[in-house]
Amino acid sequence: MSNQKRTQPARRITMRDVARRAQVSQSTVSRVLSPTPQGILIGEETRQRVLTAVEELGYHPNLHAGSLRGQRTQMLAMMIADIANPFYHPMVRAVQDVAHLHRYDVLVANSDHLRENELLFCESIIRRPVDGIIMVPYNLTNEDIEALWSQTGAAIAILGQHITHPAVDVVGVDDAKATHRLTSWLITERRHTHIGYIGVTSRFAVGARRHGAYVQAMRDAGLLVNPDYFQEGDWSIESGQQAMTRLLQLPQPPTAVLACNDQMAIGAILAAQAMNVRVPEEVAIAGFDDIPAASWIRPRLTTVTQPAAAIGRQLAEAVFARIEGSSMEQHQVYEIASTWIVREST
Amino acid sequence: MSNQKRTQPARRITMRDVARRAQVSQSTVSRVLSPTPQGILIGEETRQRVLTAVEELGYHPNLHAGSLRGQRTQMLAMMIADIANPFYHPMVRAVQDVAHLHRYDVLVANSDHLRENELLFCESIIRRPVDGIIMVPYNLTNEDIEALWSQTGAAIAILGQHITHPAVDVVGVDDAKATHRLTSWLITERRHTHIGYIGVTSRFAVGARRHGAYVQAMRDAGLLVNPDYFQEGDWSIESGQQAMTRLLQLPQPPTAVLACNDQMAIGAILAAQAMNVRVPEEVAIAGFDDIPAASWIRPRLTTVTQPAAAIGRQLAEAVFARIEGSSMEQHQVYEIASTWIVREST
DNA sequence: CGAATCACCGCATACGATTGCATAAAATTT
DNA sequence: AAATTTTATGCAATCGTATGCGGTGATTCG
Repeated sequence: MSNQKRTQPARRITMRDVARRAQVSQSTVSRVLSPTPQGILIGEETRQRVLTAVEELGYHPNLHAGSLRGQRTQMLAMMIADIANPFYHPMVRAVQDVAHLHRYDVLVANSDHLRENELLFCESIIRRPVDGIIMVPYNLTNEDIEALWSQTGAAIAILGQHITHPAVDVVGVDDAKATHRLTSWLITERRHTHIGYIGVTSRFAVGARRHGAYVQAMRDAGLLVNPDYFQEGDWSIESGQQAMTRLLQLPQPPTAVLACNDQMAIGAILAAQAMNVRVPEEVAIAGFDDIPAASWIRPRLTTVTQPAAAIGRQLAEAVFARIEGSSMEQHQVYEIASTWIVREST
Repeated sequence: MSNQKRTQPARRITMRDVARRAQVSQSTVSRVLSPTPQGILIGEETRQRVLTAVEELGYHPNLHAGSLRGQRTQMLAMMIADIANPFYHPMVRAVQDVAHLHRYDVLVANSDHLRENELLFCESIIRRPVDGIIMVPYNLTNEDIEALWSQTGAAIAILGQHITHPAVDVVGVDDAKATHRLTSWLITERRHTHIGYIGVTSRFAVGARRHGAYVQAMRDAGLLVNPDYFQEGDWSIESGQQAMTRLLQLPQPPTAVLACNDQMAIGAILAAQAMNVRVPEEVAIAGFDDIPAASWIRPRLTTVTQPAAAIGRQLAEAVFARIEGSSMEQHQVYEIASTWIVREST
C-alpha cells in the first residue's frame, strides 16, 4: 500500500490511453463504451480487450468532453424558490433520486421568488446547457420560457399551471379548488363567518389564484370579504407570525384564518399562542402544503395536502421521457389532485 | 412582437459568429471576453466592436467548452447526507449564495449516510471534474479523499474533523466538548443522575465522538453508564420517537435524555408527550444543531448551537480561496466554537 | 467464380473555447 | 533612416469524445 500523498494531481487517463493499451483506435474504445442503436458493432474479442484495458487503467470518461461534443450532458438543472422551505424537500429529493437512477447529476438553484434570480438561472443554463430543466418559476413568463427553450433545446418540466408552451410539460396542483373547498368547509361545517387570509403578493400567479379561490368561496356563501382580513406575508414563519399578529389586533379579529402555506400557518399558530389566543377554540387556523412539521406541531395543523414527492417524481420522469424519447410529442399537463386533512387546528 | 413559438431550437451562437460580425478572428473575441493577467491586450476600438457584436447577437459563452479546455468549470459539487434534514439548509444556502457571487453553479447530492453513495459521488466527480468540492462525508476515509483529489485536482473543503489531508481544508465544530459540557450541566446544575442518550451508529466518527463525550462526562461525574440508556437512531424524527419510546418503557426510565441531533430530540419530545410523560418535569430533553424548529416546538428545545450558515460560508470561502489562490498553501483547519442554549425542555 | 453484402475497424473531423507562437503594423530607439 | 521594441492581431494546436465515411477481409449469393 503506497498511499503516500502526492502534491500534484495525476494526469487524467483518456480514451487514447485505453486505445493504446488495447491496441485499437480511440474511436473503437468510444464505440465499445457508449454504443448507440444505429451505431457500429464491435467484435466480442476486441470489446473484451478494451474493457480489460479500461479496468486495468481505471479509466473514467470525461463528461465535459461528451457535453461539448453535443450529446448528453448527464445533468439536470433545478430551480426552486428556497431550499430552506420544507415544501420543496420531497420535490428536490425525488428529482435527485430519479436523476440518480439515470446516472444524472442535479444543479440546484434558489430564486428567492425574485424574477432577477430566475432570469439569472436561465442565463446560467444558456451558458451551460443541460439535458433537462425542472423549475418552479414565480415570475417567468411564457416568453422567458420560450427564449430558454429555443436557446438550449433542453427538456423542460415546470410546476405551476400559468405556463403554457408546446415544448414544456407542466405539473399543476388544483390549489384553487382545494382552497375553495377548504374555505367552504370552514364556513358550512365549522360555522365560521369571519375568516381571515394570510397570503402572498398577487404578482405571483399562485398567490392571486389561491386568494381568488378564498374570495370566491366567501362570496359563494354570501359572506362579505373584509379587506382588513387579508394580510400579506412572504411564505416564511416569521411573516406568518407578523400577519397573524396584525389580524388579532383588529377590533374584531377573525375566528378562522387560512394561510396559503404551512410555514405561515405555523407562524400564525405561534403568534396566536404568544397572544394567549387559544387554537382552535378562539381562532381556527389552516394551512397549505402539508409539510412534515404540520403533523407534529401542537395543535396539529389542518392543511391541504400537496404530494410534493409525487410532484417531483412526475417532473423528473417527464423530463427523462423527453430526453430519452426520440420524437417530440405534444406537451403533457399533469393534474395532481389535492385534498385536505383535518387535524386539531380547526 | 413576433413571439411565435418555434418547433426547433435555434442554433447556438458561437464565438465564430461574433468574430465574423466584428471582423476579427475568433481568438480576439476570446481575448476580449476573458482576459488573463499574463494575456495579451486588445485595442480599445476592436474591443468595442467585439462587445457590440456580442450584444447584438446575444452571445453567451459555452461553459462546456471552457471546462473541456481545462480551465475553470465554474461549478462546485456539494455532498450532504440528506437535503430533508434542516441542519443542512443554512449550509447549502450559504454555499449556494457564495457560489452565486462568483457566478458558480452548485451540484448537490445526497449520501443518505451511505458509503456506497459517497463513493458514487466521488466517481461522479471524477467523470465530471469540478473546480471545488464541499462535502460532509460520514464514511469516506483519507484514502478515498486522496484518490478523489489526485484524480481531479479540485479544491476540497470538508465538514468533519476526521479527515486529514494536506490538500483539503477542514471545518470542524467542537461537538465533543459541547456534548461534554451539556451533559455535565445536566448533572451538576439540573441534578440528573439517570441520563439517557439517543445517538447514531459509532461507525460514523461523529457518532462515536459525541457518544464518547457523553460517556466521559458521566464518568467524570462518577456516574455509571447504563448500557440500556443508549438507544440508536438514524437522525430522523421517527427514529427519535422510537428510541425515546424504548427508553421510557425501561423499568427505570432516565430523567434526562440527550439526543445527538435536534430531529431525534424533537422525536423524543413527541414520544414523551404521546406517552403522557411531561417534558421537562418528568424527563428533560436536549438536542444538538439548533435547527429552526428547535426554537418553536413546545417545549422549546435546549440544544447545542451549530452555526450552520457560518460553516457553509467558511467551507465555500475556503474552496474559492484555493480556486483563486495561485499557490497551494498548506491546508487550513477552521475550528468553529459551539455553545448551547437553554430553553424549556430541560 | 465474380460480385454484392456484411461485420468490423481506423481516419479524420467536429464540438467551442483557450493559448503559444508567429507576424504585421506602429511606436520607439539608435 | 535603420534597428529595435511594443502593440495588436491571426493562425493553428489543443482539450477528450462522438461519429460520418471509407476501407478491409470474410461471407453469401446468383
